[in-house]
Amino acid sequence: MRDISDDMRERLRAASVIFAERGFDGTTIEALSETTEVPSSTLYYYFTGKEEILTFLLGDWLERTSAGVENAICGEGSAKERLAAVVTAQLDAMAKDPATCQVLLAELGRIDRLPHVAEAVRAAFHAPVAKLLADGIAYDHFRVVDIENATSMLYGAVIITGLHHVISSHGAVPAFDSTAVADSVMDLVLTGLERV
Amino acid sequence: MRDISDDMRERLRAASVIFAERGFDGTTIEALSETTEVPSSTLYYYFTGKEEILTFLLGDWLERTSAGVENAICGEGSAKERLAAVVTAQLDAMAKDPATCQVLLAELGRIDRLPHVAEAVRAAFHAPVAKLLADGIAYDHFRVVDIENATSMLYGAVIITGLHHVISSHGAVPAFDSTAVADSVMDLVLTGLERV
DNA sequence: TCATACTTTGGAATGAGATTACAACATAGC
DNA sequence: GCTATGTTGTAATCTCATTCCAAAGTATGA
Repeated sequence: MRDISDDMRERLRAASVIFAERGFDGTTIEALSETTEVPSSTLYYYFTGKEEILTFLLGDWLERTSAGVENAICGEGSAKERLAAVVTAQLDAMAKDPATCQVLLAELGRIDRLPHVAEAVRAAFHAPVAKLLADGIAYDHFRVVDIENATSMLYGAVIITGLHHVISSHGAVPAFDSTAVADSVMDLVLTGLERV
Repeated sequence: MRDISDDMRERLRAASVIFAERGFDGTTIEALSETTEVPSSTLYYYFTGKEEILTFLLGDWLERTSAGVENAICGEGSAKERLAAVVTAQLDAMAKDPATCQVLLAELGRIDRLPHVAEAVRAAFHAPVAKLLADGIAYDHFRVVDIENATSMLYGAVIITGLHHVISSHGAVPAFDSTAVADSVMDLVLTGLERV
């Protein structure tokens, strides 16, 4: 993949919407070319193929997401407060770029086969949660739970809830109120369903 | 789609494994034909195409899953106990047929475009959870939470945790101990992270 | 200003694979 | 045996993705 100019990066954003609407293999290079107003020969000049375009879009989004999450994880506050900040940052990234995050989740299987993207997902979604759970347990703010399972659960809860709101929003941007959803998620995660 | 004999149904199961390994569009009809030992012309006699084969496999699995879940939801016990039974049934279905459930989650985007499958997923995974949450709140066994979000969260927690174990198990059947994972999931969902 | 290197783009060629068409053969039930 | 239905091989089509190539454009430094 060659260096992508800012102009090109800008035009390519529209490609996420097409991928989200039609799925990866329902999307032809021709459709991407028309939507982005970049001729298909030019697309092939920059990218080795359709999959690399997808990789670029997801990588770009995940990089921005990671930046927000890093920021949240490094902040002040208890593990609990930082976990809330991380979840908010993740949901905020989803709300702000619903098309790309929808593609990411629609193509989970393919992503497993794209090591660069898989690693970026881990860095933006898994790792921060695992770290904060471990911190919270170590400092006695959280109960002792199975970190492996709890990490998967929290990851799943966040992305599926975000996806639900993305799909319900029919393309609005931002797709939902990330703070409100994050509050709802953290409420259940911290306190649980059961009455005390 | 024509009626599928039991013999054919049996052979087709192997197709899930190929779909899981290679993804939907990485899988050629030829590969399915070799794996299932059903000639490709015969596959086209029964199905309109590759996507209908996928629909059949997922529908078959979801039907079995729904049966188990229905059973759990109708049983004795409080909303809490029945919720645990539902989660166990869902995870058990995943553990017993890891390939099919992996395909389901790998192709989430495509499934959105297959109304029959989307509806079956709702029936097997969403609806039972939503109902039990509502019941539990109505009978004062659960705190009052936003049911829409809580349903998505629990659904996400279950499928992503199940998927994690499926992938970690590298094809073993059953892929994991569904009761143990369900206990872990229910512990967090009921009690939350926070120390009391 | 020119030469060189890189960028952009159109259009034709190639090739893989999905799907269809069709014909031959098998088999079950009547 | 007769007919409808199931089974399968082969050839023909069609839709893309991808590759090739050549003609312009453009920036840049000598």
